[in-house]
Amino acid sequence: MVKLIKEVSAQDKILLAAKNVFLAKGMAGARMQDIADEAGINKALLHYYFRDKKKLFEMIYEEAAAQLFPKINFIFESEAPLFEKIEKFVEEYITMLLVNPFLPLFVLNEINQEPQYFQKKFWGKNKPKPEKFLKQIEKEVKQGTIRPIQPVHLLMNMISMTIFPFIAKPLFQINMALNDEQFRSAMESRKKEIPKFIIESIRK
Amino acid sequence: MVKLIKEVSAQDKILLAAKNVFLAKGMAGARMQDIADEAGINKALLHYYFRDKKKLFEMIYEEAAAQLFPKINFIFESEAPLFEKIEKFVEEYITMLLVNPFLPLFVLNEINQEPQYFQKKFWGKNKPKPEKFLKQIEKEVKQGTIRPIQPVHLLMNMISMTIFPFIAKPLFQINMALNDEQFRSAMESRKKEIPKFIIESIRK
DNA sequence: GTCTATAACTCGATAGAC
DNA sequence: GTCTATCGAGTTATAGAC
Repeated sequence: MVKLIKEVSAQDKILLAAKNVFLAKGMAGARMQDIADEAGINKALLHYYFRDKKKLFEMIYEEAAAQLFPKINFIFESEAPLFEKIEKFVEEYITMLLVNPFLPLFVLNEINQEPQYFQKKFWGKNKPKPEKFLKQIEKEVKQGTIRPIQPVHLLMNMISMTIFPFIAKPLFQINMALNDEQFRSAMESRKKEIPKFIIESIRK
Repeated sequence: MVKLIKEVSAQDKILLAAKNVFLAKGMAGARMQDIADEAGINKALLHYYFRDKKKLFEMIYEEAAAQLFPKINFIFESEAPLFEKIEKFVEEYITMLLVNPFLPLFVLNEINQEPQYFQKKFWGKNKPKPEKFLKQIEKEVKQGTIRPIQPVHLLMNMISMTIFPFIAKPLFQINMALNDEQFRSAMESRKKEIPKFIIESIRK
């Protein structure tokens, strides 16, 4: 029989299922049975494609980290003016987090579990180098374009305001009585609100 | 023999050990054996004092949540002027987080695992009510004391900038090459930097 | 490649001596 | 109250049929 609709390979089904389960429950909380169920196959097949749980987990972990960090790098490396970089960073990050809301908590958790593993694995040639971005801030301060501020704090503030609401999503939702759509809409408006908040604070 | 130095009860040793292990590894990742080792006793004794793992975990979870939230409530309920509240919130929170750096990631993780449990357990009579604080912001906007800003964003920004760096501690440390002392010192200076950053942004 | 059955092991929990 | 020994449920991982 000719397949008109391309079928998803077992391997891809597993990877997708593993992503869902690991992101929701973490390495320790996830069960191979959960992943098999989610993928609609049996446990044995998981081991056929990926030798053991650790290996499967690492595929997902690396994919997640790869999704989270290169965008930062791009901002760090670009030659754009400061305010433009800030706007772009916040905009792109929130767009991505709206699609992958569990990514930050998952990755930060696993970094906290094994900082050395993370450092070895992801801090090779592709490591984000914030120096350039920090120097740019320093330069603007010296030129008097923005008020005096320690570059590190500005960077932390920008990243914190962008990512944290997704980590604390259920807390904010319960606390402020927001349903999913209201939360999504609030994050959407933060794409403009955060850069504005920052720029109002630092520009002269 | 008269005990001149008061000995720590087994129960207290267990609670302290359980706190360390659960905060570091979460409910799913923690092992009763780890807790027993950390406390310097054996597993059986854990079950003697606390029937099962879940019960022991809940003691720690409740203690952690109780440490994290009442401070927020205090700020929400107080009658102080807006800027003063912001300064106080940031200052007190960072002081507490420097002593308990793992608290936020632990609590946010478990909230994400079981939002309903959290809601039932901690959203009873003592639930933080941000309405008053949000109304206060709204009022200041109307009076023209601060620039127009949606109260929810201001609240999210303040909380995010205060808490997130502790959640992302290893990430920031690796990325910016900060040792523990340098990180502590950076957080210490954020007690002033964050309120300044906010106030510069919103005051007219 | 995919499945069923089961081995091998981890871990929470209990029994029972002291 | 505290310990050693062990049970039994739940999980990862493998064997082997198809």
